[in-house]
Amino acid sequence: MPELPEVETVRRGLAELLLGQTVLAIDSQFPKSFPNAPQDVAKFVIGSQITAVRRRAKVLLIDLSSGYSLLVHLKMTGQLVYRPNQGRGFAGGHPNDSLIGPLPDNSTRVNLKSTKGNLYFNDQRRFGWMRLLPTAQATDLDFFKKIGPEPLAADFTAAKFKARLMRRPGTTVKAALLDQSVLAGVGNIYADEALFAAQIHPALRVRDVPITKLNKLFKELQAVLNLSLAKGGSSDRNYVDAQGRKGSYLQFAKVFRRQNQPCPRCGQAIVKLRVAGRGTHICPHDQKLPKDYK
DNA sequence: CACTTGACCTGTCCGC
DNA sequence: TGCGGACAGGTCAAGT
Repeated sequence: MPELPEVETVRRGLAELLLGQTVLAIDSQFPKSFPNAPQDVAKFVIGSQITAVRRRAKVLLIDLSSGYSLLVHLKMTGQLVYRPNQGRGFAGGHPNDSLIGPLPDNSTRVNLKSTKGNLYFNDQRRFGWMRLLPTAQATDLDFFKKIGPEPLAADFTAAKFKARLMRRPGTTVKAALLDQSVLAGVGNIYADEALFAAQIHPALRVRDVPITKLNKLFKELQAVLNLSLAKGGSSDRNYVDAQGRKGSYLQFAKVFRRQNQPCPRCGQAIVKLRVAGRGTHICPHDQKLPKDYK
């Protein structure tokens, strides 16, 4: 599931691969994946140069010299994979790490042809989307208006983190971490990992988490996000980077998808439960709720 | 209003 | 082997 580290990894790859290229064609047969594809495309996409690749929350923005941007949300199974012309099939020399074969395949929703290759937007479950918007209006999307701060921004402090979480005092700390209006970019994997590292039970309400624990959670959240960035993200099932390579963070995950395995801290078996409607992984010894907690 | 749950999709896995 | 159903989770709409 693309969360902040995965989307940022894709962004870095695309920036390296696409910047300065000219778009030759863009094609999509999937109105749901690319709702406003039809007529604007020729005018504002074809013939324009790719001038920047940005990220806000879990959304990628591909800026074009026409003054328009392509926005992409990968949701759960989206991929943005670039293939150079006449390579040996895989860019970057890591064919053994690639999750995916020849493209386009049956999950390809949009194909953007550029001077030196093709960018494929694949999305098995079709939850993701691509949109064309004027660059100046891109961040006016309702989606962006309510999104919280970037957790790895230089000016994002422990004090701000606590203040953001405290916007939702009565909800569970896990639900607050997942709430994109509280904080941008955190999804199920890093919420579980950060809560484990800070030794906080995910079903504890925000107002019941001690301040010292919130401070620790801030540090640990940044730590797991940074570690994942260093490992190229988490490839649970579908996720690959801009060159089709898997990320290796899950090898380093302590609890996510590790139910029945020993806790690396205390040895007790990791348990999977349901919190905030999501599969949730904890160490039952290190992450406890008070007795009779409701 | 604050918060939780269900819908959107489709591939995969599990049990019969 | 085949089949039905549960499951995966980011976000928004609908429900409590």
